[in-house]
Amino acid sequence: MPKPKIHTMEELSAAIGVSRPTLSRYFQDPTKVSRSSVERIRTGLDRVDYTPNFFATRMNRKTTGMIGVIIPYLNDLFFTRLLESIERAAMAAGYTVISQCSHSDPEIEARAAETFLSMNVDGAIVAPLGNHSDLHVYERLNARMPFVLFDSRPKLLTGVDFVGTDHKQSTSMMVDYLCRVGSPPVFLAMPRVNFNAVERENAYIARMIERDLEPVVIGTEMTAPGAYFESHGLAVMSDHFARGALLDSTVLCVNDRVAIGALRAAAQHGLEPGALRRGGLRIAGHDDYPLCPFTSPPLTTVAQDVDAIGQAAVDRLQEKLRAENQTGNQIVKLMDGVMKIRSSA
Amino acid sequence: MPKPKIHTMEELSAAIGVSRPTLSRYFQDPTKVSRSSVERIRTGLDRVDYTPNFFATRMNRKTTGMIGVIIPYLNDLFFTRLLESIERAAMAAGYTVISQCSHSDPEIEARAAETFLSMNVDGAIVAPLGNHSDLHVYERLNARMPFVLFDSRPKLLTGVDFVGTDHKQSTSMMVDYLCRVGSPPVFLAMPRVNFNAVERENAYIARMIERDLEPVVIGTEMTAPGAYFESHGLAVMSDHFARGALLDSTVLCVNDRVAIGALRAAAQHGLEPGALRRGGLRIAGHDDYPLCPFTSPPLTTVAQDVDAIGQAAVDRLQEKLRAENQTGNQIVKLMDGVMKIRSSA
DNA sequence: CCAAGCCTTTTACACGCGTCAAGTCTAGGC
DNA sequence: GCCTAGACTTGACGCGTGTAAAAGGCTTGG
Repeated sequence: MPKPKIHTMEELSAAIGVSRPTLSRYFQDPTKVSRSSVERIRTGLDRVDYTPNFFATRMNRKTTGMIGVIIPYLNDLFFTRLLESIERAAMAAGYTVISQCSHSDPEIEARAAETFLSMNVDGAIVAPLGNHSDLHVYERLNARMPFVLFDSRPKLLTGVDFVGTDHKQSTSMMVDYLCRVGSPPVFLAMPRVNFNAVERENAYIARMIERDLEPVVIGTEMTAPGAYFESHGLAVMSDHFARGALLDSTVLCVNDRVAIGALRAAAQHGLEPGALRRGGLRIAGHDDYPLCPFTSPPLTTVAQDVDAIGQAAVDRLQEKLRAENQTGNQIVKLMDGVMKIRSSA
Repeated sequence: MPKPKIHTMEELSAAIGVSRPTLSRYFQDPTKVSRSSVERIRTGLDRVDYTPNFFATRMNRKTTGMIGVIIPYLNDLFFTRLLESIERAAMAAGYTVISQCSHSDPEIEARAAETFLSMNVDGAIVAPLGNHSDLHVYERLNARMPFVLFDSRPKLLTGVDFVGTDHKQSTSMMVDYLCRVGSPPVFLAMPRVNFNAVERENAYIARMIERDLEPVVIGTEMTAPGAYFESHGLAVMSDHFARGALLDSTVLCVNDRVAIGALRAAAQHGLEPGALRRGGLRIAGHDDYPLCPFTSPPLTTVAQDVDAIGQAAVDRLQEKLRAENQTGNQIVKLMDGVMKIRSSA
């Protein structure tokens, strides 16, 4: 009952009576082979068990049809959403995506990059680790293949394409909203190892100054080695609440995960963010983490356009693939955030 | 300044004056080459930019050093934690892992399996999709290479190795705990498309009967097409609470994501699960989703031993790789769950 | 100085398929 | 019936590396 296994195209050609080069052309593009041959090959393939060798097929082609993606964490729904959107866009464009996670480790990130190089992927899309990233790795990839950074970008890196969110816009929008509806926000930040976190912090400060308000930033110190974002938010806010500080303030968190920790701290201290319409404690986040609608209270935040970012990254890669030799200028594409007003602020 | 690029081993051997076969052996295992040659190759490699071709190196080896992993969702922290633990275990064992996500689509899952076959991966570890999975895909992989299912297993599939949690144990333990500390639990289930969900539901029913209690299962009907787990939990419990039902009951949820939805429903109705020590509404979950400590109130749940599962899956794969020809018996490895008592129940 | 032994190099073939050039076959038009 | 174009086949080479066999160089011991 099991179909006979065939290992090489040579055997296949003997088995179904079509020449090997014709088979080769068929597998690459069936339309390049005559109708009658297509039929014969189709029915032949139904009768046997053959899978073209992945390595042999890619070795001699100029294009491998693969793109490599690196994300820094796997335990963060925001990055997995980004990865998902990239995978969808790439799949739709006919690519095979090889995804790797750097697990917060520059060495693993570098290894993943080397893997991409040795596999001759057609292009790479990577989200940097943060301050610990080895910029040399990005430069190396950028020099060798179409390359796009997404999500965040190292300050010191120049000439590399980038797709992400306009944090100046998104953060300003949130600051404006919070000021309009209540007291000016304090900014609950993070240790400055994350580029986006710094960008948002700076955007907050700039916007506050523009509005003639005094920016207040808390939580930049490390609360615990390797602490999750949530525990950082929880630790910082618990600390303040316990001292009777910020009890009726507006807290803009650097991201939703930190905000979830802040919400927990509030609940622990019997506070209900957003309960009073225009006063009392309010907490807001950034990113629109998938769980935001289900927190207590649901978290007001600003959504990043994840799908647009993924699509744009893949689009840009294809653009560079087609242009190949032309030294196109660096392109930086920033998407606008969108307010998601729920009840926490 | 940039090092000269070298594309083939041939060029490399000419550039540093060592024969190509010696280089080949060096890259596979430096100890198989004499001290002096190692030195020469090392210093030579420092002066040039060479990366062995991934495809060419794998084509002729009996073993590719790669293992394939498939998970059904990327937007679920539980699966990403499992993937992470598998990646760590595999990396430690010297493998390159190729991970694919089936995005809830049997076709994508099948395509990923074909990719693994064409890449001659040394083994595959996959978490099934659920009722929609094409069992034929698993049988095909199982026949061709060391293969292990993890997380959940199709009822109808036999003879395939499995590593996961003992849901009978974990669910019974939770039922016992809930009964000991308060009223017997109702079970908030899911549409029966997920094997683990069904296993837990059955384990709940069995345990309740063993205790001479009447099992009550709710939420098996689909609440909305493609609804997230959280919205399912929210919809089902909101519905009950709005009717004044289950207001002071104990609710054991099929998993934490559903429980998070249930918590939200409770909050919407002004209910505070676990507030009364031995009475009133209580909500518990399953899995120990990473956010459980940060929900309001923190969710009582039973943790799966994610690290042990990942390690066991990789171990089993290596075992089968070594045994190769021996037709080892099927192995099913079930890990115990661990109670995580927080304040929601 | 010669023989034994390890390490290396040389030489050769293999892997599975892409690709090209030249030859063969078929169908269509005259 | 012949001619031409198109589709196919045959044959050959190449990709970058693994791998095995044979031959060469070096050290070591006598």
